[in-house]
Amino acid sequence: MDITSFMNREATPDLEYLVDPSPTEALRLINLRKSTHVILIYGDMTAFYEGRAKSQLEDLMPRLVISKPDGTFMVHESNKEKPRLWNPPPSTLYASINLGVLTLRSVRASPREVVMVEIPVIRFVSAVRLGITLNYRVFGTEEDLVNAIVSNPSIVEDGLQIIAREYHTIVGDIDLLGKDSKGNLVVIECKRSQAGPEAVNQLKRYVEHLSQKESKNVRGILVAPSISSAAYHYLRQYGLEFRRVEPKSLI
Amino acid sequence: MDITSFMNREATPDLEYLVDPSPTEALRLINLRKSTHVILIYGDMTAFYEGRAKSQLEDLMPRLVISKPDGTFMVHESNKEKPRLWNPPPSTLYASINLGVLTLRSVRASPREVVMVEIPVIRFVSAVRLGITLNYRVFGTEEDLVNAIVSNPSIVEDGLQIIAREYHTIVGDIDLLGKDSKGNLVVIECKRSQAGPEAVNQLKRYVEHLSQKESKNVRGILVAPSISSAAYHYLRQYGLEFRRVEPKSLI
DNA sequence: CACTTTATCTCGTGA
DNA sequence: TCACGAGGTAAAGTG
Repeated sequence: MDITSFMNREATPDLEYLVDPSPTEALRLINLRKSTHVILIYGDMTAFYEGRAKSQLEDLMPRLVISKPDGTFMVHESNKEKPRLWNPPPSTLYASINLGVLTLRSVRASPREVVMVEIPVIRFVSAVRLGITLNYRVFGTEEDLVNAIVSNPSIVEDGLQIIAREYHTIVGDIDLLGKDSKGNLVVIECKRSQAGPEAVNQLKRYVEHLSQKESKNVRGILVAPSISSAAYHYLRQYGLEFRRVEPKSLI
Repeated sequence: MDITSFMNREATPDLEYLVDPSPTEALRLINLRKSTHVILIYGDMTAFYEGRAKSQLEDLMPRLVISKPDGTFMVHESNKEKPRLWNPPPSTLYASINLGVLTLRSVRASPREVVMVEIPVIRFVSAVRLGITLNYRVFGTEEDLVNAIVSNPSIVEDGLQIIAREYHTIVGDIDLLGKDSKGNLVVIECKRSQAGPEAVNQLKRYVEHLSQKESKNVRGILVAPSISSAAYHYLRQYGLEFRRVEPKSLI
């Protein structure tokens, strides 16, 4: 086996790796770098999870472990975007050697959850330093849609005036509250992608609450790029309205 | 740079890697193995996504690319469980060299989405063969809870009879439909973790729909390990009921 | 395909 | 900390 790193005395290296290391060598690199680097481990392993639910990967099989300095811990297999087992951040990684086998224990405090991995065959271990993008931004979110309507309410309807945004009620927060040209209160619920029954239900809940509280008629408008046909029936049954808006057209 | 693999003529190797490769060398390994192996790429890169939404990682920074044979494509940073950018399977990976820079393009067909990554500094590339667990099972899911109630309805209430499971309605699918000892229809909605207002709303929707359709009184019971106080108020306000059940106690 | 719901959802935000 | 809702949700199941 061959240890390779690009060390100078000044700085910790960005990249270190071990090929077919002994458990001891692997353990040393993991413990040395787990709090600053992303650790990658490739080998034959079994794994086990217990916490909010419970699951077991008892077949010894080549898998990939990824540990991040924030406590993210993942066991990936050959398919799927999601790891097969994981602990979300913040969790704590404990590495040890049990009966000669490299053993990883990721512990999440609350809720208490544990992922345990045993790696009898270690093919590869690496520690790499990764960056974090600041001011990360996604365009075309629901918030962008709400903003666009605030700055131009006629997207929804001519004569509409926006009264409030994120209007808090006992039954939830209303995306936008407005008044139409005839003076009716209008509840607006926005969705960035196709609306389903839950979205209609949400709108209905707000409208019912407000019309009861204000004891007058309240309109409800669902704003989304599309709506499922069942949801549309449901919406019309309760006298609610749908307004088609593409969030991407507003970017 | 140093190419290392454990090749014999018989079989493709489970592990290959390149340290500080040229773009050409990296490209070769990627194209050779992308359909069978998980590809790991560590280097300084920028990335870009456009599809359902849009986002850009324009700062050149060390990141980790993971590509799986099923088309999963992820760009990971130093924190978070979720990749910063990704394409879910099935997507297609195209690798090329543009103006001397290794460029990856992951394309998802429907909805049309593209992730593009440019890697001017390639520190490390690896291809590893991973397994897939068959008969994978999680214990303590909502389905387990529903099953437990089907085989022993008294968990919810003495004298309860289960009539149907996954009962389809226009407003959605009802987890369990039952009849109580007095002959009333009972809608049961199960949650494996704490119930919030949305769960109550869901139950209310089913109960309203059924009581309208059957034109008689219908009870609604929310079964969950706990319920938020706001949700409980809301539940009681509509005459619905809550039954505390720990899904883990049923494993 | 489209539709619906679950999830060890994760993640951000605001009380 | 907890509660709540969005998410490029992903993944699974059904018609």
